[in-house]
Amino acid sequence: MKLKEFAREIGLSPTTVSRALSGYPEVSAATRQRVSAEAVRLGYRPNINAVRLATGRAGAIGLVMNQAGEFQLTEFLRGMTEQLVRDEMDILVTPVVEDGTEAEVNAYRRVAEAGKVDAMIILAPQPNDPRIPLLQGLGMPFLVHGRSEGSAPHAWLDIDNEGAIFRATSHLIDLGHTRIGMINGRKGMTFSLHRDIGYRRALEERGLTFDPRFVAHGNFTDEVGFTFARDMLEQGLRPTAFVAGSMMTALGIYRAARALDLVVGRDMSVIAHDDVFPYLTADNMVPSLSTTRSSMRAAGGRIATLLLQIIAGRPAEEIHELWPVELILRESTQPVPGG
Amino acid sequence: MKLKEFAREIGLSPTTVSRALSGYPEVSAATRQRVSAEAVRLGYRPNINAVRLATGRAGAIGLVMNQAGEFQLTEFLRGMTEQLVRDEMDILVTPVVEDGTEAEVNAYRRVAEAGKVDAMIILAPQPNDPRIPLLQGLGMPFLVHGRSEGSAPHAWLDIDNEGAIFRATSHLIDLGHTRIGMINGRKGMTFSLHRDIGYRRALEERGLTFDPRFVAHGNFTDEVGFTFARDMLEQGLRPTAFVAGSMMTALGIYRAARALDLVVGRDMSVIAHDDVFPYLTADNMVPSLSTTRSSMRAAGGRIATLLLQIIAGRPAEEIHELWPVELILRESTQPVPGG
DNA sequence: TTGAAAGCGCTACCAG
DNA sequence: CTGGTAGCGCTTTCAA
Repeated sequence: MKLKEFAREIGLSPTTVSRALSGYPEVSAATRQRVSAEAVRLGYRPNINAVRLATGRAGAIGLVMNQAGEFQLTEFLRGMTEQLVRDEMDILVTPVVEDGTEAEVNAYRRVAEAGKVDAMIILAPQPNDPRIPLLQGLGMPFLVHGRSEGSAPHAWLDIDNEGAIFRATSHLIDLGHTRIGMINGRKGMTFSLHRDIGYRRALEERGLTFDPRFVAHGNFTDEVGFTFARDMLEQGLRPTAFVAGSMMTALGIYRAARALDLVVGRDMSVIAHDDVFPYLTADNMVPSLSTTRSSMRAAGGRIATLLLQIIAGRPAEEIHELWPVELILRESTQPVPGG
Repeated sequence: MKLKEFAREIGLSPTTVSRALSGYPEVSAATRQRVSAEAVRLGYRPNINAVRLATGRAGAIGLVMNQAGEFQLTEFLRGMTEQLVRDEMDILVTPVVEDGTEAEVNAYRRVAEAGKVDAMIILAPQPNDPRIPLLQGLGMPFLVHGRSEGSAPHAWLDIDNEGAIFRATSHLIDLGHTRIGMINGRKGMTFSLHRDIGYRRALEERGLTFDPRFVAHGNFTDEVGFTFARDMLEQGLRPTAFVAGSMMTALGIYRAARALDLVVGRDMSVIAHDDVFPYLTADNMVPSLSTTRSSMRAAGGRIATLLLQIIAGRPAEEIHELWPVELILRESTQPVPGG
């Protein structure tokens, strides 16, 4: 059913119907009520593409999925969609086809230039991230999940990675640990940098020396956690504790411990960052895993809301949200053995 | 830049430009070449919403995300987007807001009626799945990932769950196991039913009696794996082997074994279904995990391709793909202790 | 408060 | 092989 048809059916003009359905103030409440009811009864729904053409709005937010296909994405998407569904906003997922920064930038460019979206979200930013000037140049609104030092002012939402890892590391030091392994995320990413800073600051404040052999970078996979943890644990003076970048990393570290007949929570401690998943919970691990915790789903939801505000005209430069991170102590962090 | 403007700029009619860019045969090769080159040079791109309105195509495939937000979704999406990006097809993700079958059906209805998509994909079907008559009634093309017994003919792509679990179970029986725990997916889902059938058929063919205490159903989470495995292992005559519905389930089972001081690969065996993830690999588990393996990413890609064909006019009823599942034996399946 | 009609930018029919 | 032009279904002036 089309607008014209529907309008004729209920004895009104297309204009009035359109206004009633879009909630314009100049339509009388009675008319609005009646139109809404009739629309439901007769099953009338505006054609979304016609609306979009007429209004010039795309009605969607763009999300570019990188090659890695990281496991946190489902939770993030879930949070976004929950917010966006009310506003008839879609989320449009595009892949980066080849690997590398350039391919990624091109993917953003394609989406932005095709006019398929009203705003985009930049994931996993780096300092001076090239996607920021790109979208600013194209006049495409966006929000950065994370931060990008050295870039022009822009909207961002980030969690306090530095603070979280600072507290996690300090906690381990409080327990007497002095050799603390750090298995961080991909090198170059802002969140990895911030976590490294938090880690080093904790060491420095307590007079511990930084040992580069105890720091590693890589994807958030159990393999990375396993390999680096094992390598570090096989060194002469091995770490007695680990800070892990993700739940998957922690899984790998637990595995490395078992492979070397070490017991987590007795022979060594582990604390990891947890984005909160329905299918893998820190509480259930054995021993239960101490974590720095922050919900990906919540972040996705809030980002969607902010993006809607930016589209509606809120100045993007004023949007900076830094979310605190919970520190949840469980069984996996214990005093250093014999300490 | 708009079509009219661009056409004037290069001295052609909008008609010819449109045809050249869409690859219509009646345009001379020379003209086509020139138009494409000029479009790049001048940065002309058709407005996607105008194209969609004019053609009546939505240019997107709909995917409804259920409440659970299952972890396999990222891989599936990745596979889909990789295929769709070439054809300028988007994928539109919508959430189910509340829980329950009805809410889910309503989500499908909303997407289909709004005309936002050219086709939809039905995930996690059940027998007589209500989404199938719904979409058929609305004339919305779709493809089922999985199968739905009792429904009218429709397009589907499934993996051979029954065969996979039959072989997995038979393998365990070959190793001498007679008490085999089965921690399956959510009750009522077709894939769970098929796996149950494969499991029971293997037992029957080898003259083993089916014991309902050894079978459990639940979400694909480590918690479900842990809880059910522990419960079964604490029974008097406990299972000596497990068939697990997912990698997360297997994680939970491994954990349950450790909690009870049992060693997987010695005191008990485990085999799980693996959808193949970059971040958690069966090879890396300790002991390495035997699996029935089938790539979610590949399935997503193939489904996208098939959906494109259906949209292009291929009769949906003829599309039935049953994918074989690999059986990969690793260290976690061993002869029954003392067998 | 309601309505008529001119677009929104493109495609595709009908001519040439 | 190329071009003129009438829609696609809605929104939004402008007028009443």
